[in-house]
Amino acid sequence: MSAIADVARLAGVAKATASRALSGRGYVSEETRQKVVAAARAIGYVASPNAASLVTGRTKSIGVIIPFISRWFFSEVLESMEEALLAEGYDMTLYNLPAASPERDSVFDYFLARKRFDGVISVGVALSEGEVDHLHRLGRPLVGIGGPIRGVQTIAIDDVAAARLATEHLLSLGHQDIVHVGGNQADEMDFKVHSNRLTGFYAAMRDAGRATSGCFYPCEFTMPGGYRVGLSVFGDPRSRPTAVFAASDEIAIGLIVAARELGIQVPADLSVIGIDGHPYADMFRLTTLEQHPRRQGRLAVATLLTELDAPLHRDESDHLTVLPTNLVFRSSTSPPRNPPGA
Amino acid sequence: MSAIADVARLAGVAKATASRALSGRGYVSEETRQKVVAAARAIGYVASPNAASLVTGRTKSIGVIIPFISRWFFSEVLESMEEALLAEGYDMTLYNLPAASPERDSVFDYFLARKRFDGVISVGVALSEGEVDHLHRLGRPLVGIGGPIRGVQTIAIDDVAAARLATEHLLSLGHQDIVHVGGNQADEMDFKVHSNRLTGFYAAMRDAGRATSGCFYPCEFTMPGGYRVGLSVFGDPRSRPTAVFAASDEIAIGLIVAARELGIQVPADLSVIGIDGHPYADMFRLTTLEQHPRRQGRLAVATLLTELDAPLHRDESDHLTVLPTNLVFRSSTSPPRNPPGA
DNA sequence: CCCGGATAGGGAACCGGTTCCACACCACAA
DNA sequence: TTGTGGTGTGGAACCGGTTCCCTATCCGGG
Repeated sequence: MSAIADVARLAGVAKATASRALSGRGYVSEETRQKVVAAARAIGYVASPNAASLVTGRTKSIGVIIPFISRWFFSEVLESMEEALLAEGYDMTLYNLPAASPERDSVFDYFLARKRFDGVISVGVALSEGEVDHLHRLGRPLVGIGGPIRGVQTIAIDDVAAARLATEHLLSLGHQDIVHVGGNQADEMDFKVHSNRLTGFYAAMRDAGRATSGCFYPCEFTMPGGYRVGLSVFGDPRSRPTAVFAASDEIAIGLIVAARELGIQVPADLSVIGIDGHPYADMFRLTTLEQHPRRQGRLAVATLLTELDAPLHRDESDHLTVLPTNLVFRSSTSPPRNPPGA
Repeated sequence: MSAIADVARLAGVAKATASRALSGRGYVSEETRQKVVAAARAIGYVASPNAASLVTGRTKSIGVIIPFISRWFFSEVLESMEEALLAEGYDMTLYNLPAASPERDSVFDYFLARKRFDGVISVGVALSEGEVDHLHRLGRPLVGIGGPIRGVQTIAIDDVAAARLATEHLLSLGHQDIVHVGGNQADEMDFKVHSNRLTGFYAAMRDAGRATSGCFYPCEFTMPGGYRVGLSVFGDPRSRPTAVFAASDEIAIGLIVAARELGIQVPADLSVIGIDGHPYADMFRLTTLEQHPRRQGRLAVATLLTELDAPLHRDESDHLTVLPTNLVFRSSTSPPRNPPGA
């Protein structure tokens, strides 16, 4: 294990000069630089990031806290963030924090404690006041996805607006009997996506003068979750709606699978719209609002790195960037079979 | 930012004593220990892992290289490894290395270079000889999932045997016309899973005295991939097999969805078996061989940590642990509608 | 009573870099 | 000729811990 002192000795210069030559900071003559670089290569020298960050305070590493790894949105965000960070020379240390994790405190107390990371990105975790304080005390840039978090730059889509748009799409097709199948806001406290999408649904319904009682079915946020709800809700022909707004594409696909099994034609008998832009949406011909998680991940990284270069003042840091969603119209939605007044 | 010197001063002891008191190493009287702990708490002292690892050589951090984050098997492995590592006080830094990544070299040259990690886990990445050497030169424990890797302890299932078992299940049900839909070994070089499963399939067929020509359909390793292959293969009634062994559950489910759309009854007209134990398998009533990725992840972590405590000799380190798979018999497989000789 | 070993704690070196500061040199302007 | 400022380099301090080594006390056994 060779150290920079070995490089310096071999090159016939002082440690300080070797350091400057290799890092590119400070004055070094071209001739000396080349000697040092050659010496470093000769003995296979690689700088110890630990030693460097001990004095510079920079670790070139960022911490990510996230409630799920294996769910679509989160894994996409993760993949895009890792890629963006790597390209900038940062690496990513991952903390998976489900809502009720026994390790949760230790992550905040120990792992995110001190000098480990140049910055932290929080993806869709609902942080307690104490946890937010804890992160702020690190004095490091902090960026959120799915916010807002107090005093933190956040990237998000407008869940209320997206849900409203999805609902309005169904309304504009002439549907009278619309229900929403979405997350149960009690469990899985990943922010307010669940309640926001429900809010958007109710708002659109109310604006259209529709009653909303009995129009919401809580559901696990997965394809099997949607499937189970679909079987039970569509099972009884009398209670069957003509259109469903699902809070996620996976739920929507579960609903479609259930409908098909029950012999219900989509979209003729039942329109289904989701939110996400899941890669499976196309094969189920699902109309959906795409939310581009990779774009969110990349923007989060860019925001964090920008703030690293030029720290913001306390008051400018509380900023929410809303990314657009876009409607992809496939054939899981259509006007109802018997339009009103026909 | 308080340092251990501040703690020592406040407690009225030397740095060395404070260090011993807080780390629990060496002799410290109970009384002194309490004083130091109290002082540390009073000023909110948290040790700098950087400084510690600079001298101990331990970073309490392990690196993971993985070709996908968002695919089921890999995200499950990741989630289980993160959990196991966190419980042992380690954190996990993630490098996503698709087969042809422009960053690939930089990960090996720079990020995995020196003193960053106490160990490395490689999940399903096919490493070049040079890369394996590179990792070995780190002189740190290295564990693989999906191996084998030269000179590395590896956790894996027996893909050949699993494929054989799946195929034999179909054979034992009396199917005459069996095909395999699996990964294209040319692309996505994540090891030999693709070719191993194909090998197992061919072996079982051969042992049963079956012809195998034209029995393999290459397929993207995803649900839409299976769906597309299903539409094209099942589309023509004359070429339609009575049973399919899919190399993954996602492919299998894609096939089932395609079959349903084409009006083909599963399992009456078509039996489908997969490999994985995917959470969606149940809702599609898919018969499958479960491979328990979380168990693989946990075992990889346990193996790595064991090796960290007691480094192995060069020759004992080349060990492959084969984890069992188990058949879960659901209703996507049954005897063919017209058994031979009926 | 003396000695060896366990317990307790202080001083200082050390891990491997970066950076501050001092100094030397040189060119060019005043 | 004497500043003045840009270059180039070395020495040494420093980041924040851990650990080696040394000294001191106490206790039990020979």
